[in-house]
Amino acid sequence: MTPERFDSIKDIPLFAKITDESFEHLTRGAFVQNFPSNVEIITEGDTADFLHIVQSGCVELFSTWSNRETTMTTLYENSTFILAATMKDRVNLMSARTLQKSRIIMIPSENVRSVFQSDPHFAVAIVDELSRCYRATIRNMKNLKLRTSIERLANYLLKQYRRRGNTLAFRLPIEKRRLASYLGMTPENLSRAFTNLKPYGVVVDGQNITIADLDKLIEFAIPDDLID
Amino acid sequence: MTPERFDSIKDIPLFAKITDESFEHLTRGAFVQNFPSNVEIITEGDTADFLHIVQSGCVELFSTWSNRETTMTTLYENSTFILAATMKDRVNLMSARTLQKSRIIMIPSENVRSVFQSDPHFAVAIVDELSRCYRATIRNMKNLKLRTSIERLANYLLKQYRRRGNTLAFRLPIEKRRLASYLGMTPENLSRAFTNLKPYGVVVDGQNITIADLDKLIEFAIPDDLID
DNA sequence: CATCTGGCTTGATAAATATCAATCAGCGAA
DNA sequence: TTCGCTGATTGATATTTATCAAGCCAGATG
Repeated sequence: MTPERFDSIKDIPLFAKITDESFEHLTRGAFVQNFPSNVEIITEGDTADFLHIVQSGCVELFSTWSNRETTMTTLYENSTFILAATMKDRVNLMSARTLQKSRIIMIPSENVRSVFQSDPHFAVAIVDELSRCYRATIRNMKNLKLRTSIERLANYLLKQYRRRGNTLAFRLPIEKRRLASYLGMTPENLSRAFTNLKPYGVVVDGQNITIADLDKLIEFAIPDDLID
Repeated sequence: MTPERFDSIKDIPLFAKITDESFEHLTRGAFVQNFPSNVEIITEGDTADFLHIVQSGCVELFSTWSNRETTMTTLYENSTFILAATMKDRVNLMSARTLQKSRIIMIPSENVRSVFQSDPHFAVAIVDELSRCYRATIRNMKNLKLRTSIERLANYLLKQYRRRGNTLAFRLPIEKRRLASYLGMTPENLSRAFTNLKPYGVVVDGQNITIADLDKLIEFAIPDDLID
């Protein structure tokens, strides 16, 4: 008897191909928790006792040092986090907080490690997910080191456009101040960056963005398959 | 009969615990190649047909975009690279060039993937290595986003000090212009950053660095277990 | 309905970082 | 040895980005 409340995780590539036995083993001791918005659910430096999965809602991974804070990435439904720390049984390098009311599945790290050993399909999926996260981070770092803040914003907008199936008008998925932190700038400079993109056909109305001249924006942003 | 020329890779954690059979399988079709200094051995965008291992020498991973270039990391002997792209059978996100005369072992990606399936010990080692690389990249990104260039340099020097078993005088392992790129600044600003660290007891003579006042440097740099 | 609040924007200024130009130092080749 | 090259340094300047200080605005709250 598999607990149905975990069934949704089978939609996630990481768990798609595992056997019923592995699934049963994984979810033993696992639980689902509802969090309100703006709650810190993981603190960097703590040990990674659970692999986390965003079932619904939105979670921000962030880090702090010496009174400064930066957003590392933002996760939406069906994303996993803390996988690397889980596999190595190490402390988390990032903190996590909810940005909306969120449902989080938590699977004991020990279960993940032991099913990794017993189920080759799951092992492949783990490596796939780890590689994916690693490569996403490399892209992120290239973006940060090779582009100016305005270029990063331009490419961020183009990525949103693509992710929504080439929609020219969309809503920013997160607050601007968090987007600023993710893109490595201050909220003030994000405002000015938007102003700078006006000549390239970017129209901003609160959280609503319209790309009025796609070609012009692309010409400015120079998106790249190896970064974006 | 295992080809002895590959024996040294057994010193690398990734290959330490594998069976003779796996080893034989892995090294079938593998080869060792000697490169002079300053040769591009991998170009970003190319498919990852081989897992690479630095047997001796030094390799820089770098990326380019729109006529700009940045050093992502520098690898020394017994490091592997292109592991994530190898496992996912994807294109490389970074280029690689030798910084010294180097010996590189190249193992066909297909072999790596198939031994991953057949040898659970190797599978664990792969996940360990991937997690390690991923976490190192996260640390790198935190360093870049949370610290100023002078703070990054200060912490880089402290890391060198630690890596050499707490030696206060050492030689920079790479040219300053490459260090500058790795730390996300221009060579000119690296020079000025060194000057800025003089009051904290950092003495520079060409590639030779001496930390004359460790406590003062630590007080300025605020090294952090979750970054450095 | 008025008020309050937090996030956003804008302008002025400061700090950090890059660029450009010139010079210097070390090193290998002729 | 001298020449020529490359990388490092330094100064002057420009650009980028951050900080500080108002003010604005929409949504939540009483």
